[in-house]
Amino acid sequence: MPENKSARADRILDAAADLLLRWGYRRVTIDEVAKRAGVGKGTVYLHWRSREALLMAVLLRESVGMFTAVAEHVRRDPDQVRLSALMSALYLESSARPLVLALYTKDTETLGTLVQTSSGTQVQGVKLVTFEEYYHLLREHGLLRADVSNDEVSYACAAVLFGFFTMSQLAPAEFAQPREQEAGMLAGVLRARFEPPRPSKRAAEALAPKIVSLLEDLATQYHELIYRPDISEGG
Amino acid sequence: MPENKSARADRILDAAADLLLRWGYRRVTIDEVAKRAGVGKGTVYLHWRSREALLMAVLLRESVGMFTAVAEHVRRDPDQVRLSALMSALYLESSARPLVLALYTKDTETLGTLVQTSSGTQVQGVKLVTFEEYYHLLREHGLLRADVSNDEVSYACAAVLFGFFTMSQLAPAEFAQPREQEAGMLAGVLRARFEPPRPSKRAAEALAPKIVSLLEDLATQYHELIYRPDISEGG
DNA sequence: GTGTGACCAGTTTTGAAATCTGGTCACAGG
DNA sequence: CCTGTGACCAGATTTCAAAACTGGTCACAC
Repeated sequence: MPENKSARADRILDAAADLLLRWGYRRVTIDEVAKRAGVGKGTVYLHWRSREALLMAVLLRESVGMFTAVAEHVRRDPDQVRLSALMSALYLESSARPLVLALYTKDTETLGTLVQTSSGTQVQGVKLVTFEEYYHLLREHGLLRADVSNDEVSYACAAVLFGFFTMSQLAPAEFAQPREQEAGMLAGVLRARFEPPRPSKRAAEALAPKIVSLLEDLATQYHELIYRPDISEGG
Repeated sequence: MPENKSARADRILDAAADLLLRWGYRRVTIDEVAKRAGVGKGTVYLHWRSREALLMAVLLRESVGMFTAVAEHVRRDPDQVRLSALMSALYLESSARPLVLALYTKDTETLGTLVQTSSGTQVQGVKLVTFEEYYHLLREHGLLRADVSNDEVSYACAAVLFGFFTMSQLAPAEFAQPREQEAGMLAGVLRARFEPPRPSKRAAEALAPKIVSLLEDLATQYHELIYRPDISEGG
């Protein structure tokens, strides 16, 4: 055993991710994944309880990368913690990751029934809670308009984000825009509706570190689910 | 022939619409439509060139109803011509018409490949032109913010509208909102981003009749396509 | 202890026959 | 001569059983 277990897990995930993108959810077989990762089939099951858990882990790893990148943005420039900037970054970072994009556009060819499974909804739940916490903190720091409720931010913001994702995917060619421009439009909409007219730079600086931890916590939770999916066995 | 031809066409469309909603695109058969409409199968083909043309006509008739209703809103209250109000009305009227809703949410189970066909894209084209004209007139009357380009209105507005439609369809139950509230949120987003701070009431009153005609023209064009689909034969 | 692939049961794919359906048109009815 | 019809056809879809495949296990090799 000349190799690190975590490195092996990542090699398996690499193979699975590659197949998932190339062939779509249905065609990914454990045999093929194992072959490409250079391990025996049984070895895959030493890491994940089932095929579904493996593919879910692939998505989670992509998501970790995305959230880490967004956290990095905020760390570098605290002003990026504002709703419009953070969602814009989320949009761009997701767009650059095909599997995450598939997640947001409900691409069932690529993701199959993965998001509808119990572990899938569980993961969505974790993400949801994080977002609600983010909105809550934004408000506490005076970075949301007073005349818009948190429920409205939560719903309308999701709708807008969703709209931009689907639009970029299936808009006819004559409508296509550069990603950065789409992200800019998205930011414009969110800023105009949900941010106060003159957001306090100081408030953003105070909030930024909290959001960075929040995102890193989320990444950590995901990381746990990727490499220790069997943590709550024997239910 | 004791009956009006247009009435017969509508009876066939009624039957087809019913089946389309009940059974979805794939299961609608011309035989069944004819039987329910109380006519022979061949008679259906006296009205429409093909199955696809018939089903397209069903959608067009629904759309005509929707646009007519929106036009009526604007006629009753000229202030409803503003982007946020008109889109909000469009949202509500579409939501009340399952087939139109299916159109906006790309419900392929119900619509099949209908929107992707040549006549489908042609119809979309007509609608698109009408919307562009609407944006153009809004700007001419000073009812759009000067700092947002028409291209941005066109793209971002579509994205936002799209987002609210998809959100209402597939949001998890705990997110569900009353339609009117969703429409209100939609209006709030569009107003904040695209409308000038204090839109002129007088401008709206001047514009309203033009938009009413624009919508009625669109309805007329659709009407033509519904009952005379073979107008451009022998290509 | 760690890793493997032969093995099993249940699912999916295959392919050819049977059925169905969009579209036509010769003819009935007036 | 005109309108409306349903039997008919070719091609598409469904059916169903046999064959092939695949997720997951575990006895065994190292």
